[in-house]
Amino acid sequence: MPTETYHNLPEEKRLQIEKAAIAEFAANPLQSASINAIVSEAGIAKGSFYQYFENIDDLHRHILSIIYKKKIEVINSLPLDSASLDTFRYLRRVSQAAVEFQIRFPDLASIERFQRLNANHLSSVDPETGERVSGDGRFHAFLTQGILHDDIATWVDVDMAAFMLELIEGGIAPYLVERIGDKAPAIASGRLSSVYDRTTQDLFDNLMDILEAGLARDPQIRKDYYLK
Amino acid sequence: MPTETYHNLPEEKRLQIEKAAIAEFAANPLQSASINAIVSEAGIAKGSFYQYFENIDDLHRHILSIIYKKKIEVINSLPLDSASLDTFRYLRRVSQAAVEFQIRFPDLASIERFQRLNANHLSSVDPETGERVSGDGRFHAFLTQGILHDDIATWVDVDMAAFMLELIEGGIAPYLVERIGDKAPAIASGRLSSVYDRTTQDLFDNLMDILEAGLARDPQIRKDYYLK
DNA sequence: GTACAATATGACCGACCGGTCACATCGACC
DNA sequence: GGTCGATGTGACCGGTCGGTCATATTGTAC
Repeated sequence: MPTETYHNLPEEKRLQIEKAAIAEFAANPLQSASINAIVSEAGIAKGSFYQYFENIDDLHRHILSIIYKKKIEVINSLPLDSASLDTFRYLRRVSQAAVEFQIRFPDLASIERFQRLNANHLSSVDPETGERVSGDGRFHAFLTQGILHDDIATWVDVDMAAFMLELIEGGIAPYLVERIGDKAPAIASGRLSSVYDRTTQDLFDNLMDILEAGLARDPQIRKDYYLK
Repeated sequence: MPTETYHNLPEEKRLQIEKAAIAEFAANPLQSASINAIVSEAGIAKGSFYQYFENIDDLHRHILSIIYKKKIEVINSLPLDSASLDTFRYLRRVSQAAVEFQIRFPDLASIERFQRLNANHLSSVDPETGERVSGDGRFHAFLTQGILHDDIATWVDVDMAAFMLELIEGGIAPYLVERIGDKAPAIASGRLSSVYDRTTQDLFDNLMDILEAGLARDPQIRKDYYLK
């Protein structure tokens, strides 16, 4: 973790360093990111770098923690349509956050993607229950709840479905941004939230309908019942 | 592309070089892969490398083409259950191939994953029809066919669904391998095909049921119709 | 054998890498 | 002013990098 010295730095200088680091990590995977490039871009001496961070991994972890906080911010900035979200509302919310995040902070999203590739632990096994839990366990927990609440079909393999949803959450954002096209700048500038863009919501509806129809216990939710 | 000199090389030496390159590219993203490491591992002089390849990108492209061929081989090695595959049989087949590929050639699969990260063209627009086509267009074409054949619900956004399926196809294999656990070695050694492993097929069934229920036009395919 | 082209080699080049450290500068207190 | 710890600095180190090239070796045709 960053040294005390780093935390004492004037905010402006800290932001300068973080900005340079983010640019470097977004353009290069960690293994080929360059300290020299970062210090040069940030306008600090290399010796200073080593007064702030142990090495480049230290800085990288610091940036990841910033990304994590920013993402929480974005999630919380989305309007909350109900106090307790049902399974699919939750999925829509996190996917929506991923899109908003991708548009507002494309560099951070890029770093996240690099990181996801390096994460070698796809799932872990709960030492108490012996149950396999994919990723960070959010989707796993929500699907389990969904089954208890009769939202999700009982035959669904919860952990595999959780892994699938994480795949979708992690990968769909760049695609949707491409589909949104020229509306992205308005969202990036903060003048528009993706929540209020029609095209985005239509695509979300479509995606959620597919997933909901696939996972839901009650197939009544389908749009068309084989009507010709 | 590799030089004439390279193609004239005795097969044994070519395989040695390709083996070394595959190991390097599987362990490092292209940007941080090392020519020195490859020539050292392959047991050839660096000067020789430059008689065979223009640079490391040239070699990387060559390896990618090998991966592509190997993958086709694996796909064709799977038993063909019907002459013309319906949409979901096709999806199962390519996903199954991805798992078989992951187990038999984990290094090649790793290189593919690195490559997917670098591919910046998520979708292209067909210059004739103006239609957006995701990835290599296989899923897009199959879903389009699926709608024509009444397999797929008409309201499905074909291209987004195609992108989603590609996400799943590209990401599910490592997860399933982890789930299969100690059966992987038997498959890797060629003594068993994932096609004939019960656990694998159960997971595939589950995944296909989810996707089929999500995309299919006829919800009759569902396992349980809200029966308690 | 000779001749000649194709191929193989590794020392060498300049550039960049992560990391160090002696020294310069700053800022707070007396 | 002087003192002293905290902070800033960039030349320098040993290594590795991609890439070159003069030279050595091999294969082939005569």
